[in-house]
Amino acid sequence: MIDSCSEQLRKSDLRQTETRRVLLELLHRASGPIAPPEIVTLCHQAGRKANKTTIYRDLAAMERAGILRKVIVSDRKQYFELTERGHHHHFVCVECKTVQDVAIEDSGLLAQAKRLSKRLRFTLEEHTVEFYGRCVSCQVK
Amino acid sequence: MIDSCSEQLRKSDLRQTETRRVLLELLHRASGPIAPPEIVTLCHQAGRKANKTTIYRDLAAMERAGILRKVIVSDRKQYFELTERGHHHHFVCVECKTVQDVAIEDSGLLAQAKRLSKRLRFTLEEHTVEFYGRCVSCQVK
DNA sequence: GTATATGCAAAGAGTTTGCAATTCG
DNA sequence: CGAATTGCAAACTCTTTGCATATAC
Repeated sequence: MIDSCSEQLRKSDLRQTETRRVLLELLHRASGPIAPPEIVTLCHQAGRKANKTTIYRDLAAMERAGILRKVIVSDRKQYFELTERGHHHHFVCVECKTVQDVAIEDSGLLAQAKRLSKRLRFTLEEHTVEFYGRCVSCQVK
Repeated sequence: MIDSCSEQLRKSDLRQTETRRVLLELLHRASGPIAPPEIVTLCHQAGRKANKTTIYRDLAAMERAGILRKVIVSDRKQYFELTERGHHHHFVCVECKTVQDVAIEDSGLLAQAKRLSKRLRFTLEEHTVEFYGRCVSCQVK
């Protein structure tokens, strides 16, 4: 895990810093994309008291390097996840806003999208599917 | 059109104000959801120099009344559209950020979603599908 | 040693809130 | 008239930028 982190940074000509290692570890542990404010908290909790500016810059740098992907999941926030997790979709809790990865079969969807893109003269680059509801913990309340 | 606006406001116990009429008209004319900053501009261009606070509050009031729907289309902004436009999906230009309504058949998707929600113990309330690409005008550049 | 990374303060966007003044019904 | 609506200023959150200092390689 830590190994692959160092390797990813090295390959991208990014310097090995403690903050970046912590960020990558925490994203590895996550079961879905995480938004910067929470990433900052988690990083601090992990014992790395990096400045939020640094964290934003590190996330941006690793995104540019292709290590991270900025998933723009609804509700007006940006979220980050590891690029190495292939294409998938998300389940978002409308209450606590946590996002969970889910896998669905979407070839039918894509076929339709291709037809649409021709008709509307859009170039089709990517697509997202998001489900909204309440997660277990938020249903209790 | 204007008639239906007044009617919608009346039914919701919302007072008839010039600003609300202008907002509804402009949303009727739109081919996709619009974000508040643009709504403010369009409202002013339509000759109604309402304060942005008022516009935000009017949008929220009409959303509460069920006249509008807040669509949370990616890229960290909220967008508003008329509720009377039924369920549909969106095509988002990654360049200029405009959002266009599209219709796709998504029953297969929903069936999968229901299965997933049982397994993950999420309550399934809604879902979104978004396609990303470049619109005609942005392809030229 | 040098380019890269960092912290801090400050600036920006978008959005929300408090409060006094205004307007709709 | 009374309740709903408005404008303005100020606050708030998230994110970005400038600049001097520190650090990785």
